[in-house]
Amino acid sequence: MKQASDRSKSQRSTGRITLQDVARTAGVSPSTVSRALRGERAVDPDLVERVLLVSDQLGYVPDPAARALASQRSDHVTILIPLLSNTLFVDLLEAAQKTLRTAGFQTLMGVTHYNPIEEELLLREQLHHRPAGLLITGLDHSQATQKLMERSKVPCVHLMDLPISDQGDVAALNPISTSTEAVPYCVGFRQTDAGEAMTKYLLLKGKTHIVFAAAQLDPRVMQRLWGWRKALKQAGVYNASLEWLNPAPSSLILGAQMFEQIMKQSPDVDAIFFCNDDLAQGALLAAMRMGVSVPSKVAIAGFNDLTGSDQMWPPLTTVKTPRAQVGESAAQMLLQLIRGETPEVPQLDLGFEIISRQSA
Amino acid sequence: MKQASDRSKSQRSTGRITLQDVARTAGVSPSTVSRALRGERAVDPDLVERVLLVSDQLGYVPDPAARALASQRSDHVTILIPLLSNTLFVDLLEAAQKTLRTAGFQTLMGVTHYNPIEEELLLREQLHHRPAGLLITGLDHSQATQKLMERSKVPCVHLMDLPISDQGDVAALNPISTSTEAVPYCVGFRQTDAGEAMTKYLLLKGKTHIVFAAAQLDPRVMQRLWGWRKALKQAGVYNASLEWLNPAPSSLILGAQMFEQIMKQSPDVDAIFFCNDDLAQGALLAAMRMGVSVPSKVAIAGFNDLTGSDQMWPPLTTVKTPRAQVGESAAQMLLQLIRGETPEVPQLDLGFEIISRQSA
DNA sequence: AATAATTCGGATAGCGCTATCCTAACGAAT
DNA sequence: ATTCGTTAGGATAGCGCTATCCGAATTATT
Repeated sequence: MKQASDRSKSQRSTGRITLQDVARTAGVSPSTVSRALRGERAVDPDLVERVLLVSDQLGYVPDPAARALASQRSDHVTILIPLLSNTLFVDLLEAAQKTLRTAGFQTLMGVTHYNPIEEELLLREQLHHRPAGLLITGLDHSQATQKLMERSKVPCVHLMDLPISDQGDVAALNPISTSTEAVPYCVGFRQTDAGEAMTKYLLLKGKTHIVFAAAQLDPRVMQRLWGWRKALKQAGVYNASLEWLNPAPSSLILGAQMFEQIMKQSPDVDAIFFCNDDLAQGALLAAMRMGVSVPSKVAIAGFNDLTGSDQMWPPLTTVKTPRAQVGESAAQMLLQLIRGETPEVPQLDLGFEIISRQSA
Repeated sequence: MKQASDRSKSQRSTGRITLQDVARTAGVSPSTVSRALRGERAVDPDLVERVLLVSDQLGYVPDPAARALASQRSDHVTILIPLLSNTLFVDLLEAAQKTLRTAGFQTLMGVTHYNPIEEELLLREQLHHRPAGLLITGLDHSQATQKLMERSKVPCVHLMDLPISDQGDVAALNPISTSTEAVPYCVGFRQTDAGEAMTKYLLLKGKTHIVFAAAQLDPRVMQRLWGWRKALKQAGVYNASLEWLNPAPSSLILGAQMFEQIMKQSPDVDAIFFCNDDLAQGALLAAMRMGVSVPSKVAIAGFNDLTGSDQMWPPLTTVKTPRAQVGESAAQMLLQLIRGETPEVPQLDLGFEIISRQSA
């Protein structure tokens, strides 16, 4: 009799070991187990220890679904990146995921393909899952996307970009309208400054006909373009025909093609600054095939310091960007926001570094 | 009065629009809404339409957590891959994710770093979330991992590998003990055959001193090694000193280093078959720096046909592997298993292709 | 000493959905 | 006409947890 009723009470239809089971065998209430396991409120240390011991013995594992339903929040963090074919974003993803996993969060990845519609769709889908937080690439989002983010109240950190700081010449060049609402949290570096710095480096090397060759033309690429323009104008050698902008996705092949075209149409060019290393690598390989000597005939510079850039011949001069650190720091900042804390630095600038190699 | 009671009934503390709300305004029971929305059982088409209309008007979105709790299954699929730094796995991931998303599933990624302990840990973590399915790279897993998979009863498809087919010489060489239990579901190609095919291709080109240069040494690399051995032995030119095996992770730099060492220690080698394209690419770049002419002095072949292999100079001869198709087909097979169907081909061989370029 | 304030454990009502059981209605079969 | 099976909708009990409210015990305050 007694046994039967005991069994019926302890035996869930699913056979899962529940918090109730732990509570019963530990001789405490479910509330206490819940609190002990989560470190919530104050619980007698002895009780905590007992609960921990029992739940370990029983092999208890909290059910995320039940927890999410009861608490109205999940242990999911969504990360939205443009592409998986650019190792830049893979590095970002991996670093963020590692940090988040350590903190007990699940990372859900969405790939937007630089498409605002896809971005909005992915965000909408993800918000239905009530993510605990959101990591999103860039500061440029459609009105609808921004509204979704704001209304959802989900903590959000933007990656790889920072709001324009000075309202001067650069802002005038900037057609992007960042949210006029609250200052967004973001971790990245000043793309414009990086573009400017590399251009100045090339100018310092005595180059005067410096092409800016870009693909994809996403907002961060455009910022590098403005930096390049700024440096050239300052040096008095700006010329609109030096801009080679191609909206196609960045790739080795495209870099090779662009290099060929540039050399054909503008033989007097003495340096090419590619907006991404894969383009620059493609150009280096094309130069080799074509017998164009780098850097004596034309210098080549890239951006991001991707895998292989140091292995090229000649090794590629480029801008090293802190993508892994961006992923980690952004995740860390997001964790703070999730915990309800306020990050001391809402806009974290991790800087960049000019890597001087033989190609320029 | 009536209003007040109505409001209290319709107003959940969370403010969320629930299935109940839809049921009430559509004038049907919650059961009917649930069934109509999921296409479960037979429901009057008119009612289905009404429910769909109402839920659309109210902007109803099912709560995944509640659904998971009630139904004891989630819309998560876990995919476990060794690395994110090898584009091979990124391609796999992207293809699988795309297919799964289309079917309404969330993809959760885990990176094992080729570490059985990490793999087991990740699997354990993921199983707590009651995933609807599991995609896992390779057929080689620790005892504990296999037990976990079996006991969890979660549908599982293995990627990039197939069980050894013939019990002859290859099986004798094979130290891996694949599960003796039920035949696993898997999508991939015969790594051994691919290794053999490329070796035979090199033999056909008149090469006699063919090195097999490998890194990482994961099970699939080892299978390629067996294929290479088989071909060389058959041709009577096998020599253990032609095996260059390095357990370090595969990379461009390592490929360059291995190439230098091989050329220094064995100047009579006339071909090198690298187990992965990144090694081969690194070797090509090293050859260029060293002034070693490829393929006249030494032929170079790779594996996987990764990005850039066609852009190298000389372009890299390699084995093209159907990784995107593997990802997609595996996801499709998993979806079948999740639906309770039985795939007609439990082991799907998607083949491979020798890509003949100038490097060999 | 009496009262107020605080601390910490327990009881319990949901969170939003699905699965199960039940019932009414209808047609087919005897 | 009676019985039986079948179909399609409704009622409701959980799924496993957290949040909230309560109350007893302890400590602080006057």
